[in-house]
Amino acid sequence: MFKVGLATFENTTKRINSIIMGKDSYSLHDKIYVATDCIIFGFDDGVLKLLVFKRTIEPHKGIFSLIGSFVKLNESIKTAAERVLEEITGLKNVFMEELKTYNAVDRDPGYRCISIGQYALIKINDYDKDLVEKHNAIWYPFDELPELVLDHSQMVIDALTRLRSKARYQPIGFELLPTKFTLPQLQSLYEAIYQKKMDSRNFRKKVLSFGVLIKLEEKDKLNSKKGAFFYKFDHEKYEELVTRGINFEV
Amino acid sequence: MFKVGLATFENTTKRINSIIMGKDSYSLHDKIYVATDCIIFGFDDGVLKLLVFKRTIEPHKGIFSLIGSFVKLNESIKTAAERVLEEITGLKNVFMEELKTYNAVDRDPGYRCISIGQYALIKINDYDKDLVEKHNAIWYPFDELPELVLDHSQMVIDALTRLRSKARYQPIGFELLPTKFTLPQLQSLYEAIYQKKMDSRNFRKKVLSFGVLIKLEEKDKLNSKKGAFFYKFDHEKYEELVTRGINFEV
DNA sequence: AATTATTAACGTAAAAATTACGCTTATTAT
DNA sequence: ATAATAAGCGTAATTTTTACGTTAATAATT
Repeated sequence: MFKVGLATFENTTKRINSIIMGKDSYSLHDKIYVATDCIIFGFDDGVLKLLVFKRTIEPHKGIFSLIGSFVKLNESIKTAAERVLEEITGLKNVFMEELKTYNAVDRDPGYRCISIGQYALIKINDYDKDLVEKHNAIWYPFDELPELVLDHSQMVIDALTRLRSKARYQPIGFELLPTKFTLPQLQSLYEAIYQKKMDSRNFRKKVLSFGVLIKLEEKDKLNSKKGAFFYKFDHEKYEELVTRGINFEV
Repeated sequence: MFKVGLATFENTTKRINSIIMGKDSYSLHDKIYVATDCIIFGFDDGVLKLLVFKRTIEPHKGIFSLIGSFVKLNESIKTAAERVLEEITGLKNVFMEELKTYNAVDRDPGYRCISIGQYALIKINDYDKDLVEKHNAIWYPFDELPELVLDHSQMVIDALTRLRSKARYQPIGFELLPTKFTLPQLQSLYEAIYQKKMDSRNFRKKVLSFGVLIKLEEKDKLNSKKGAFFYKFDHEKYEELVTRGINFEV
């Protein structure tokens, strides 16, 4: 791989900085800060929720905000997001995907800062409740969300749009459910995501036709008299079908 | 909107920098540079092409690369991309959309730099040929692309994947064609994007069923004996249908 | 001047997928 | 015992997609 010597590096850096600032000298504040913010989805008993937290320090003290962090020099953006996510929920290995960058010149007053939004889907019963509480984080139902700081409300809107289009052709819904779930639960998740009622008979037919669900012996007796069979997601089968190019449109 | 005073700003900056670097003092090179690279698509007589250029300065002199730039402090990422795009093709108001960020810690040797990939679709006969030539830029057919610098080859792969999934449900194909185009031309574009032959009768039926094409009097006599009618895209009708929530899956 | 080759354009039947809706079943509460 | 409730299975009607036959317009060829 190409490697620049120190002298060349000095020159290159100067040239880059002159491009960025339109001049050769620059002050310490002449830089673009890089941050990431996490849009964390959870699904709780038929309701789609979002994890937000109340800021305890300036700027924007007391206002609700997404969970985020500046990106360190020696970590990737995803690593930064995983770091804060673990810090606040205790969770590792969570489904997370880049949404888009938020980079309007004046999005953050005071200094130039871009943020890369990342949305995460978590199984809402797995997180560490003490940690969440300690960080002033709260699960809010989607339709009761408070106003968020800066452009964070827009991030949430964009993330929901993405979740909707993504859930259409990839079974990422399972990331939001417990490992064992029932078909009525799965349907209520899709109904929450798309904000519309679906026909249970057609939903069941469609979902089972993909062949990525394994029916378990056990039944969930908490939510109905008859009880609904638990299913689990067949990750192997899913990977196999994806490589074969199957369409999972729900 | 919240506004920090100067003193607070100093403190905030210090705190941010200590997060980023894990220390309070930092050298001039302790920053993440923000760049953008453009994946520029064109469609030329049945062949999907990409605009790349041969670097004339270090680093990576002589190697092919996408067209890109560092993002200036007072411009958005999109503005930066539009700036280089105009510089090299002379074109303004081009269809361009964020792809994703490329941010591996070691993606660029020498300094930490993230790049936001943006893909652009241009009508290949509109660009300024002298400008392109002056910048050592060349249109390459997709299947003859040379190896590109850094992670630029990956950007191209990702952009093509995005173009494919996007063209499925949004008529962005029109961005790659001249204002007046024939149905066989449109079909050959889709065949180039998806790398597969389609049935002309079904393609025609499907595309016309959306009701966003206006048939013109004029015929294109260059490509066939019979000649094919020109069509143009009905932007108004399209917007109307989008707001009504119509699905444009091709 | 008639014939051939080429590709645009139109149409229709078969197959597949989606939608709408009826009915039975298991279980708890009354 | 019976009623109430939601799960689970099935089937007909409708819509969409796919496959493919045919005609039409024109330039090149004989």
